[in-house]
Amino acid sequence: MVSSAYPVGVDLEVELRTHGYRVTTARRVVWDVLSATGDHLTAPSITSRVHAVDPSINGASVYRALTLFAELGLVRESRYEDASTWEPFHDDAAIHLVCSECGQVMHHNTELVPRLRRAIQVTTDFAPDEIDVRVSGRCGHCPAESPV
Amino acid sequence: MVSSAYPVGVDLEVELRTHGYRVTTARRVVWDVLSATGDHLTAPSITSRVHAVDPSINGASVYRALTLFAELGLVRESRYEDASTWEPFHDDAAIHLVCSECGQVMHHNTELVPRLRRAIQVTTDFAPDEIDVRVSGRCGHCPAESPV
DNA sequence: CCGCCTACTGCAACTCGTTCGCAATAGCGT
DNA sequence: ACGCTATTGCGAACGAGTTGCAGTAGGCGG
Repeated sequence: MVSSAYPVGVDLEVELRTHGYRVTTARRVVWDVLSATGDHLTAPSITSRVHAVDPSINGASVYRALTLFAELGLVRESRYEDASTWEPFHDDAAIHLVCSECGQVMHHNTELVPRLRRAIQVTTDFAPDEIDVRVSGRCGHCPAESPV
Repeated sequence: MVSSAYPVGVDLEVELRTHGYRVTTARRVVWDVLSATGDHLTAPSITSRVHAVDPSINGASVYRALTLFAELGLVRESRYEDASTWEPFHDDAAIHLVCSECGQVMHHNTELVPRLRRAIQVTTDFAPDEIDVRVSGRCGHCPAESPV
């Protein structure tokens, strides 16, 4: 189920070479970091994880790699709270549940998203492309606030 | 229909005084700019519109006003493309249709949002608070791309 | 209507995420 | 192994947003 949402089989080398890009250490490490968590990561946190693996990789290169991956459709950038986050691409039937307590971002698949797409197509003159749903709230692991 | 989505009747002065804040020129101008468009505006563009009215108002004060309005629930901040935008508050049943051609942001009310909320409550252990739906695509006024 | 108190403002310096120009480096086809 | 050039590292620059502080102006009490 999780496996269906992520491009597990994506081979970075093939993807890069197919489009005429070189396979470099920086790109490989950034990709490893991203696919290791499969979660939402801010660019700065990606950079620090990359540095943990190879401190000689410059921050600018991390940004360049992320931008390239986004162009290739390998990752998706989304602007949340106070920084933009990056995650391996998944189709937009998966919505984001953002816990305002612990900050964790979970995915949830729902049939309502494709239904929403159809509803827009039918009832408006807007031609929908990407649908991004973010829900803030409290996840199951975070206790409810006790009433004061 | 549009009028129902916006807090048309909100009186800034009352709102401020009720909460013990002063009514100042800066706050009034920022509020005027916001309610004049009722649309998504980036902080820098709000600042420049404010300057068009009164150049003596400092950028920092615009930010402070926006932050205050957000605390009072008068405006909503959302992080889109490459900057955060501000708009008069409306309930989240209204979703955002963002045209990737002309950049215009439209609102659309759909019953599917409350339904999505219920679906999350029932099928997950996540307690939803705010739901933010953004749909990118092409609006009715922008021509379809001609096939090459 | 006046004057005081202090909540705001303007300013300028600062932080921090992100980008850019350029010379050095390292993929990779031959 | 060689050479071409896409990429990198570096450092400087940029722009959004924030902050500390001294001066200004709301608004309340007289």
